[in-house]
Parts: sequence; structure tokens; C-alpha cells
Amino acid sequence: MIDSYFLRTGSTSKKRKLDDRETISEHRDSQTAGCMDDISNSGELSSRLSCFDNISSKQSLEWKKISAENLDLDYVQLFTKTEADSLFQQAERMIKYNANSKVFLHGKWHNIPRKQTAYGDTGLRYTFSGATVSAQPWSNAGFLKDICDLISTLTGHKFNFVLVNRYKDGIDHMGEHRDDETDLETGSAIASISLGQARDFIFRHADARGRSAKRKIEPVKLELSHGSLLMMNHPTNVYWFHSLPVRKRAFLPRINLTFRKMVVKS
DNA sequence: TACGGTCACCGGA
DNA sequence: ATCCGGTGACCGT
Repeated sequence: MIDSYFLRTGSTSKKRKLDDRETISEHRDSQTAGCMDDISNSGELSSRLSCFDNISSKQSLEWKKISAENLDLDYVQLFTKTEADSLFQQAERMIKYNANSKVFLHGKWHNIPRKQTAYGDTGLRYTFSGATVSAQPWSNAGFLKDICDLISTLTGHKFNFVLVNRYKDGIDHMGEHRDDETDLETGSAIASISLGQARDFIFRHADARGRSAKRKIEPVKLELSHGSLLMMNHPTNVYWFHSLPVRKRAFLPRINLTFRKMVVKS
């Protein structure tokens, strides 16, 4: 099964289009290939927590800073493959996705090309393009709260909400957008955990979009690997759009967790 | 080669 | 405007 994955994916061809200067691609295949094969039996949640023991401080982690004009990202391989496999399995078992998620764009309703849900503090919700995603209680998926606490400790940013997107394969995707400022606490960072299939992730500056773009600014392209953490720091989301494009050569599911600090609205 | 698959990009109301 | 469809460049066969 792993062999067939390698054959179908074509580990070298994927990097062809990406500029090495801007691309983070090490470990891609080795970290992704086995995750669906590891059907380990579940342990208690407490035993999962032990996998966080060795990442209690920033010290042992190799962070990579990614900078451009008004773009500020920090990327790190937060979890080992074994840890990430376990988290992926828990996500598949515990996360319940919303049915019939639709968005309204240019006069039409569309089904979103992925599955989505959210967890968080009571009463929080996230709105975009005519859709509202209400937080399920943390207690419905306790491991998400554990990850939330871990990255809060690790980064010093406090989060109260996680948006979950599941891409069943490389056809599932997310179009270019900026996150809605009005729902987010101003100046807060967004923490993005990736589990499963590695996927390209692309940032484009607002001033470089459209036929009559004011300026020529190169896109910033990353690959988000199994078990990675990407910190999107202020003011990245003010100036840069981001997207997860279709990748026909990707066949396995990816689950993305974006931890946010939401404004409490009445 | 000429073609088909993939992808980047644009623009729609 | 987290969608889609159309267009054209590029690349591998």
C-alpha cells in the first residue's frame, strides 16, 4: 500500500512547479505515506498526552521563519510521524462534521469542496460567505483542547476556537481568501495544524491580484506536512490571501485544524 | 509531434 | 465573496 502510494504520487514531480527558495518540502512523502496504514488501537486520552511530553518547550524544535512584505509566518514540524498518525486517527474517530455546508458567492449557493466543523468555548461561532460555523463543546473532542493548550503554551498565544477542515483527497480544496477580521481578535495569530496528506499552501498579496494589479509581488508557496504547525502572525492576514489549491496527484485525506482567538459576540 | 493533463490566473453579480 | 468555469501556459508523452 505504501509502495502504491509512492508510485501514484510521484515524489519528485510535485516539487517541479514550486520554487525551492520559497518551498518547504522535506519529509513530504515519508511523513504522509504511512498515516493511513497505521490502524493502531486507541489508547486512553491520557496516554495520548504523553506524546506531548517531549515538546513542552520551544527549545527542541526547529522553527523556520518565513518573511515577505507584511507577511510573517513560523513553521515547525511539531509532531513526529508516530504522534501525528495517532492524532490523525483520533481526529477520524472523534470529529463530527457538519452536513450540507454551503457558501453564497456571486449570487449562487455552493456546496463547499471539503467537510467542515468547529470546536471551542461555549457560544463562539465563525461566519464567512453566508455560512456560520458554531463551535461544538471541547468535551466532544478532548484531544483538540489538549492540542490547543499545547500550542498556547508553546507560542504564548491564547486560543478559544478551532475550525476543522477535512479534504478527502487532492480534489477537495479551498479557494483564495483572507480570514474575516471582524470575527478575530485584532492582531491575534492563527495556528494551523496539518494532519495526513501533505498539501501545497499558497499566499498571494492583495495588491498583486487581478489583471490590473498595482504591483508585482511573488506568491509565497509552502508545503504543509503531516504533523506540522504553521503560525500565521499579524499582519499577514490583512495583506495576504491564502488558498489550498487542487492537487490531482494527492490521493489521501488531509485534516487541518486552525486555532483562533475569536471575539466574543453577544 | 500534437495532444491531453495539470495548473495559475482571472472574473462573474 | 473559502464558489465555479473559462483561458492559456507549460510539460510529458
